[in-house]
Amino acid sequence: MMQSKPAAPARRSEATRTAILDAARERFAADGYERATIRAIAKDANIDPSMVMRYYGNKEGLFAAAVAIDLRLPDPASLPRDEVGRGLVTHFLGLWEKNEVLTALLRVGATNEAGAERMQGIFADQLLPICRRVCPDPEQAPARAALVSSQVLGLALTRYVLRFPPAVALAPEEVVAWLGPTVQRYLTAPHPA
Amino acid sequence: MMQSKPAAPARRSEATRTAILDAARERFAADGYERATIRAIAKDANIDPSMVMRYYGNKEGLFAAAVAIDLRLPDPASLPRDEVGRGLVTHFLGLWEKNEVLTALLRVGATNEAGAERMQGIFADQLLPICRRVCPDPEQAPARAALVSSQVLGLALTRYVLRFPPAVALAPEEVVAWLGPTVQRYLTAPHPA
DNA sequence: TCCGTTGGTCAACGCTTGTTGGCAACCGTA
DNA sequence: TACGGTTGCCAACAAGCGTTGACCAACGGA
Repeated sequence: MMQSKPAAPARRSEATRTAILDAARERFAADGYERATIRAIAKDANIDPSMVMRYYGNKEGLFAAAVAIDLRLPDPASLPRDEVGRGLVTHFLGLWEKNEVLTALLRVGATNEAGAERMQGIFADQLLPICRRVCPDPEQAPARAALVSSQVLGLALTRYVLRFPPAVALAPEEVVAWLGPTVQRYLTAPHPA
Repeated sequence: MMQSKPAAPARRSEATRTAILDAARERFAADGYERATIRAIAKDANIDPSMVMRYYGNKEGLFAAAVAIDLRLPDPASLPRDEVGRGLVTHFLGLWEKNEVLTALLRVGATNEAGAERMQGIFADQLLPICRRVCPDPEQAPARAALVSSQVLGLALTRYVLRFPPAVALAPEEVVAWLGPTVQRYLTAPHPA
């Protein structure tokens, strides 16, 4: 018999499935795609490697399931127009500190084509619309969204992936104070050409 | 007999050695550390994998030799103080477009501890001194250098590694026009706290 | 001409990887 | 109690990896 809701049979194995996903996120974030082996992930989750295959098909499927994420970016209309930059930086910083999904995504995106496309999709689907509503000229929205990404992802890269000591040492408020105006300028300042 | 100059015996194998390094840079830049296999690099260079081992010891040695680089950053004293930002961005953009060494370094640094440390060293040794000479308060130099790195590496990440289409589409002059003032502010603007 | 050094190939090693199929234990239901 | 589906472990596979050592060909000074 078919369920009305397609994806919630409330299986007995739910605990194992989420244990696998948690371990996978941790390993992908720490090691990247290739070095995060299914065997290591399975050991972290205290199950047999073959279980990973049964529940997620193959390694790519596991990765896709582990990094499914909704950025939940704030509605720009809910902020004064000259505070959108600071608001976005604050929100991103919170996302990055909360869990390891974005670190995993960034680390894998740097070496794995599928990971890069996933990252591309997330920013195109979730950041670009915000830029469209906030930028002076909608035609410039993609370029401005790319600039915002470059600064936000650049900070994440130096702070959470490469771990440059002075980037790690920055207090969150400092990050917001420095990057907020930058992002604000990329969003709303007139084109500098 | 010892040579007076320790590192230039002008060997007959010089052509092979540089062919290996060129192939290695290309593969590391395209695939990252793990997927850039010695076998693939050797095939690109039209030699046997064992030659790579003989000339560079092991894979780590090959990587170290392939990404040895001097950024040759311009002397900040040679520019008007309010043009240092634009000057640095222009220089970095040139470095990145010229060859694949920095792309290789960035891609590997994202998944490989040794690569990350190498990158850390390069920026600490080559960018930090510049900041020290240009920042208002030398004590803030590390933090400001980290901010500059975050923006410069962030652009490289989105443009050359993740290849976000709008980041790839930006003309070099546009990149300088947008990022120059940002870097300038990170270097010389008063602390925003 | 001989012979040591150098440049290069070949075949194999031990190991790890993703992935598969078989089999035992458990569960809820009839 | 019997049974079909779920959950899990185990052993193994083929392929690919970094790395090694034996071996051959060409060079160059004596």
